[in-house]
Amino acid sequence: MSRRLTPRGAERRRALLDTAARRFAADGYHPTSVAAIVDDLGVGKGVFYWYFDSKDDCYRQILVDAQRSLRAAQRDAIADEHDPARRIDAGIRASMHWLHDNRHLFALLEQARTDERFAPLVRRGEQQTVADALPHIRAGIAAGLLRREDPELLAVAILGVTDALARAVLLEAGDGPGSDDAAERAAEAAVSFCRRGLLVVPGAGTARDTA
Amino acid sequence: MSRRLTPRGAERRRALLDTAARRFAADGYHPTSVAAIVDDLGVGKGVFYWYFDSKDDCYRQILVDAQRSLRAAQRDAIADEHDPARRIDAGIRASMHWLHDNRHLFALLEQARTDERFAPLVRRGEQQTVADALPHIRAGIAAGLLRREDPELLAVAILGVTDALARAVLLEAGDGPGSDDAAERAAEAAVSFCRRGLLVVPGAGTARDTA
Amino acid sequence: MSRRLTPRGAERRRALLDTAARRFAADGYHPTSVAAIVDDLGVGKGVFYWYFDSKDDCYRQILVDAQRSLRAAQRDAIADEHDPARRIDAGIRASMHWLHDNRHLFALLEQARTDERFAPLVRRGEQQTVADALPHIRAGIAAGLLRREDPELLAVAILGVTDALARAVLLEAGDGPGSDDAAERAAEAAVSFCRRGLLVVPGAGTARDTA
Amino acid sequence: MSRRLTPRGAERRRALLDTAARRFAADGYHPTSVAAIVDDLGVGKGVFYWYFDSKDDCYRQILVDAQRSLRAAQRDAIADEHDPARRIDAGIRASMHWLHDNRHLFALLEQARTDERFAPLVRRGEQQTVADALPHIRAGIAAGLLRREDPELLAVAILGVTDALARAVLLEAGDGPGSDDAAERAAEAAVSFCRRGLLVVPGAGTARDTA
DNA sequence: CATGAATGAGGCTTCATTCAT
DNA sequence: GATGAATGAAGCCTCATTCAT
Repeated sequence: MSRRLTPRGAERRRALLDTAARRFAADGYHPTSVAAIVDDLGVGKGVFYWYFDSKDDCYRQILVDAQRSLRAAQRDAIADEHDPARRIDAGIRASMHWLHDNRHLFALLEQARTDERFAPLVRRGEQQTVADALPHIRAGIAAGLLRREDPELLAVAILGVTDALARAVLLEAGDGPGSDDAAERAAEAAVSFCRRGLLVVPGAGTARDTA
Repeated sequence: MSRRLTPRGAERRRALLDTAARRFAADGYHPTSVAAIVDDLGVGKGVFYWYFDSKDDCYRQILVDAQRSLRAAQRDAIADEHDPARRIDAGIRASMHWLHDNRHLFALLEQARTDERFAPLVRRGEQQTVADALPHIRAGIAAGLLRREDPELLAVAILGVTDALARAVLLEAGDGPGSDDAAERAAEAAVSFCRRGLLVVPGAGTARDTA
Repeated sequence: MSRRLTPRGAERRRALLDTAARRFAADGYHPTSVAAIVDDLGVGKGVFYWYFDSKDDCYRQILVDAQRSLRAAQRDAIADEHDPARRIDAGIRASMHWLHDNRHLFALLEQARTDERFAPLVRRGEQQTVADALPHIRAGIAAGLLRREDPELLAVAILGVTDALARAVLLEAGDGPGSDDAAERAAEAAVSFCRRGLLVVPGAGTARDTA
Repeated sequence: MSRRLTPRGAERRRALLDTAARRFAADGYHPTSVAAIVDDLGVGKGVFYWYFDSKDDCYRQILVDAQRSLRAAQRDAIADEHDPARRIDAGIRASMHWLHDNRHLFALLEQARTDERFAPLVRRGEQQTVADALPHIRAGIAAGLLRREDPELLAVAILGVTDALARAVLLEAGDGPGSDDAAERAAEAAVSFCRRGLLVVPGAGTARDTA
């Protein structure tokens, strides 16, 4: 598409993307009909196809926008940190808060990752995130702060911890009050686990942190 | 259903489940038509509805069977270990190998978890796994081997690391030769990360492990 | 498609082709909806797609069948003639009668020829007819019976006369009684025009014909 | 419509008719969307509906204009001829050249003739052409120059030959260089066939012509 | 037990036409 | 005069499910 849009048009498009994202997140790609989306918005069916080439196209736009937004949040979060380990901590916390604030997009991304059709797109975004983290991990290793392991696998593991805790705490717990606290708890658990793992290290005490 | 089946019938049912599982894993629930499944097997459509109440029912059977199988593999793996930390290691390694040997079921589970319809079923299985791990984690903490954190969150984090590395190494890498090695590497990375996390712990040297 | 069909299935398919052909001929390809075709036959919409891949596929089958039938009629008609000129006459007469007996298919072919989508298919059939006629025209020229002109252009001209008269007499006149006579008259006019053209040939008298 | 148009408006209208005619000719009536036409011209959709009542109306205007133009070409061509047979020759040649110069309109007319919706309009034009030719044919017969046959059928046959050869040579051959020659050859073949038909007339030699 | 034919609701998409700006 | 956004009917096609044979 990439039609030239008037301000009113741009607003319409945004509203469509948002409505669609929520529906897709709640019901999945296939069970969400274009009719349902436009009905939610109270507009005619043609509107949808004025702004998007297809249902598939709309879904992809949402994914791309979501990933751009998440990455921006991560970038902003680590801008002020210079210590490699703290940068990673900040990235984890920022991710967790973004996932909390945009729970429906989180669900959407998880969903899209398991769909052959959209997996490449999501994968691209994740590889980007991994790539963003690599320099800091490498720097940490070089500085003797982080364990000498395959940096790529470390990055993947960090993402895995973050996602799993986000899923457990944010998606499966519902949206009741106190969910902000939950996000905070999930962030701290992720940071803690990623830093020190499971084991008590003899001689290391329980010093809050060393980085 | 749970019809009484002749031996030949039981075989048919198994073949259907297997064919369906592969199709579902490859294409997703909605894009896989019942027609495609029975065509793959070269039988009529009636057969499918003889053994299953519906497409939905078939999908659920696959999920339940897969989870039962994974859990059995985990149980077998830790049967011989008595040290809590080693039990966890063994569970991680067993999971990784099962996920490798049953890649299509792994994909299927990941997929089902993001589908509102089947998520409760998958969640039930995961909570079971978490519950299975809890006593060992609690024992480890009590014995002063594991860090004193919320055991449930620790369990979730372990699963997250395992899944993320499995996904990165098993699903996204393709099935070429040497994928066994890949599984092995993924298992070791998961174990290592879960034990010690990212940080170099001063005073702990690089001792292989302490557990 | 080319599905294996039971006798009942084959009959269904034939009924669909016939119903569709009449609708297509009357209303054109685009204005004829699949819904209209199946409604005419009183069956469900799915039936259509059980027998055909698409509306387009169905249309093509009709065209191919029609052309096969017309060509067979032409072949049968000239089988008994050995004189080249008489063979051409017989072909013209047979064509005219087929076009009369299958007026709806005639209309369909004329229509398809003007549709970029189907023109190649129709063209192929016409070129076949031209190719069928060429040997007889060449033989006639070699025997000194026919004028020495480009045989291909002669064949095209013959088809043109036949079609134009068929259209004028068969399609545009309606189907009232006496339309058999009309076909006969059209056939004679076509034969006569193709043999001798417009001009009175001095010295040739008005001898009925010479071939 | 028949709105009073400013000069600029008249130009716009002409441009629309021309763009539309080419699109309609290339793709057919139904597959050509109003959107495609106005996009080709780089104007908004409103423009189209300012100049035409509907897509149908636009198509008809094109047909009427085309037929008016063809008829004018024929009229001009025979204005200088007084011999009936030569008049017919001239008409055939003029038609062939017009069809060549306006190939897209030729295709359009052929197409419209097979569409129930527009056939009456096209038929009206053809009957006009037949009517135009009739007096000359009658005069030729009366003068003993043309064979004594139903003049109307003769006229139809002449049109049929012209159209068939035009189609074979102009439309199906593509627009490469040398297509002017092709038109010339087609015209000569049509004239020749219409004059003398297929048969060698004994005693008539191969005299270039007799009319 | 098995098959293949049938059903019909429902999904995605197109498009002629209208109209506020 | 012109534009682009909007409408909604209508079209093609898919597919889970049923059932006569």
